[in-house]
Amino acid sequence: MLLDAARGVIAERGLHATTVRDIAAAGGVAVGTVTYHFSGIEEVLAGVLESETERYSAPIWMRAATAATGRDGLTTLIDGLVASDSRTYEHWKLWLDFWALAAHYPQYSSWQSQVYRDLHQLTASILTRGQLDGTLLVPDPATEAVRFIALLDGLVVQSYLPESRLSPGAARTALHSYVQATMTPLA
Amino acid sequence: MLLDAARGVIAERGLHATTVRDIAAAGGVAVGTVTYHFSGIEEVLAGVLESETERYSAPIWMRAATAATGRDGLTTLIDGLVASDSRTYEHWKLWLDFWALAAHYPQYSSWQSQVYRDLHQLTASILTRGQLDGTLLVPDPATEAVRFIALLDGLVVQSYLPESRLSPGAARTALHSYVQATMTPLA
Amino acid sequence: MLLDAARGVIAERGLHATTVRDIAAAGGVAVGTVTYHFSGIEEVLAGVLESETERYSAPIWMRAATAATGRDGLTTLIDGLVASDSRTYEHWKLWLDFWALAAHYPQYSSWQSQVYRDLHQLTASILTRGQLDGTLLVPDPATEAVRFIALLDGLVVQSYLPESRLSPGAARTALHSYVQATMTPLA
Amino acid sequence: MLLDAARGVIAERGLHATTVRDIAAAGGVAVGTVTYHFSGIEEVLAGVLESETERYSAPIWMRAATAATGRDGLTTLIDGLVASDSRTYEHWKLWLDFWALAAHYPQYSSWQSQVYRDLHQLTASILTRGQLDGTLLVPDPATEAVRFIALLDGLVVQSYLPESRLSPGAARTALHSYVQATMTPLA
DNA sequence: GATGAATGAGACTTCATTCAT
DNA sequence: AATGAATGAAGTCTCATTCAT
Repeated sequence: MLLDAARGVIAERGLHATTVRDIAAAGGVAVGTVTYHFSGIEEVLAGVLESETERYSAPIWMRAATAATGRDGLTTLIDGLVASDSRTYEHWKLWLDFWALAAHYPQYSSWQSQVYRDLHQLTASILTRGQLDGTLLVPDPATEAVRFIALLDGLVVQSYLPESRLSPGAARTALHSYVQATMTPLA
Repeated sequence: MLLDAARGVIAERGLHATTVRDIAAAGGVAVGTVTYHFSGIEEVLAGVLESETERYSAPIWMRAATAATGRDGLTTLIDGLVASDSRTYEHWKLWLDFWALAAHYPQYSSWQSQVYRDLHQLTASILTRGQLDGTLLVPDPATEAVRFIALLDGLVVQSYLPESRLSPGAARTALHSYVQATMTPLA
Repeated sequence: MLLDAARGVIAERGLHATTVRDIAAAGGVAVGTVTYHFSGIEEVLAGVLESETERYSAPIWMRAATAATGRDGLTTLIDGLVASDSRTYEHWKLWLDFWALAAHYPQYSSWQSQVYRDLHQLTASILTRGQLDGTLLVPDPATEAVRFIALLDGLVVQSYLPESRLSPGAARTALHSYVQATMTPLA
Repeated sequence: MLLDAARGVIAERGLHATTVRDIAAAGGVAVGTVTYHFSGIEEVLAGVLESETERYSAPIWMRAATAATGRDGLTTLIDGLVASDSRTYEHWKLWLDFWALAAHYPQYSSWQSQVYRDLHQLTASILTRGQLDGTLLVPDPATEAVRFIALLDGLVVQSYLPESRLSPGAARTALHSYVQATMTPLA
């Protein structure tokens, strides 16, 4: 699939350094083929983002939402989104480019707003489950959801870089210990 | 100064959409003047980042470090770094581009690592002061510093966008309430 | 063909004064078309030189090598390489630029070395034929080949200039008389 | 002297790759100083050529013209003009650039014509001396002068290149043996 | 549907030259 | 006399897009 090829190229060298030629080469097709299927490079990016959400993020959120307990859901989220494998590196490098883009172009920032609204809701519902099933102590799930997602994003920024001082593993530990320290119900 | 002009242009339209011509026009000089003073567009960006750190971030950190109490320091940091004025919007838009760049190019990521090492140390020392002067309750300042900076960055990602659902003001509130909820000493 | 157009332009105004724009204009194509087919202006020059060797020089050497006698071969060489037509002017103006280039850049000088090794061998074999068929008196063909080629090149330097004092016709005469004076077998 | 610096730079990297900045740097002066003393880069080149003729070539020709015999004069010429030292390499690299320039621009070719007219006369007078003092056998000095200079130039073309197959020493030998073979008086 | 040669706008960069100091 | 910051013209090259095959 061309979108897979495009995702790999963009993750590797960055959005602003990716050309139609690169994508065509990565997909093993001619230059004209790319512009035949996509109206422009903008559409390629939109397709990549959509595909990425659907194929990378959605399954993880699905697993988290259907975990046995709220606490298990959080664990699934942390271990899934902050994994150490190369696919996750690709995901976050792509996402960082997307953040930068959203800071400058309204069409991307409005989509980002929608994405984060969904993420906050999903997170809040997991936290609420934990509160209900007794595995988490979360008085205000909505506020905590924003806080948790922000913490995760903020750790990601420092973890998925070349030669980072903070590894994804350390980021996971930081998240788990945050959950342990602030959301553990009294015995 | 050319760097100021460059900063404004990059913040406005994004790094990948900024050309030497744009910078020259913003600075009111000829195109050749830009490349006379800077070896290339890479050097312009490096200069902008350095100047930004020195002229925007450093004063805020200085004020925070010299605040009356640790708690005041944190407040200064939050209100300074997550302000609602346009200068702060410029700052964070620039920074988001820099994050994206660092994800793909080692020379930027290594600089980012240094920057964050410094930020963590500064934050930890503020937290330690708070612990000592009794205005904060922070058993493990080093861990909390990483957590606090990550939370701040993660909120920033969602706040400084066009038409964001989460305003900088809301982000400040979230940070203050986080400090209140997790670091307030028992009376 | 673009190479033909390039050759004409370079011969007319000199290599260092020839731009991609000039070549494109001469070939009746867009500037981008030139850089689409050639990786850079260096490759254009390499192509021109190769094409020139193949299409201008090679046929003359072929005729000389297959002439009836060794003496006829030399005559063919002289009349062919030191002709008075405009195509030959183009050839030598191009070649002078190439000499100058070879003096400064190893990649061209090594090619020039190969070219001259071939020319020396071809000339020596023609001289040897003349010695064998009795039309030439050449005790040491290898030495005489270097001498003959040098004499030809040295005359060329002065002949193919604007308003030269020594015309190509005079250069031909000088070469024929040199052959007559130094290589004619005793009756 | 700026002209010396310019000569060195042009010889090293070629005329078409030499900039005013290079010359200024080589001379240890500011860019403006070069254009202050010379109206343009054309004038620099003219100055270099004039200086080169006066300071490098003229002394050799002077020595040759005042040698004990005509034969000694020729020897002096060969050993002087086809020397193996780096100064001679510089001279010929400069000269090759000049040849190429003369092929395209009348103002240089007319000067070249004058130079060669002088060289032919000087050579012819040396040959005539040899004929008169019995050290050379030259029935037609004018014709032989053109021939000799051409042979020298033709050998030079192949000798003063990076990694040439024909060293300056071999070129000298070729010239000496040519003189020996064709101009030695019968005992 | 797929191709890739051709395009032309525009990017970065170089550079000789000017001129106020 | 000497400087070097500033200029703008011109160079090479990149690249998304078009279109005939």
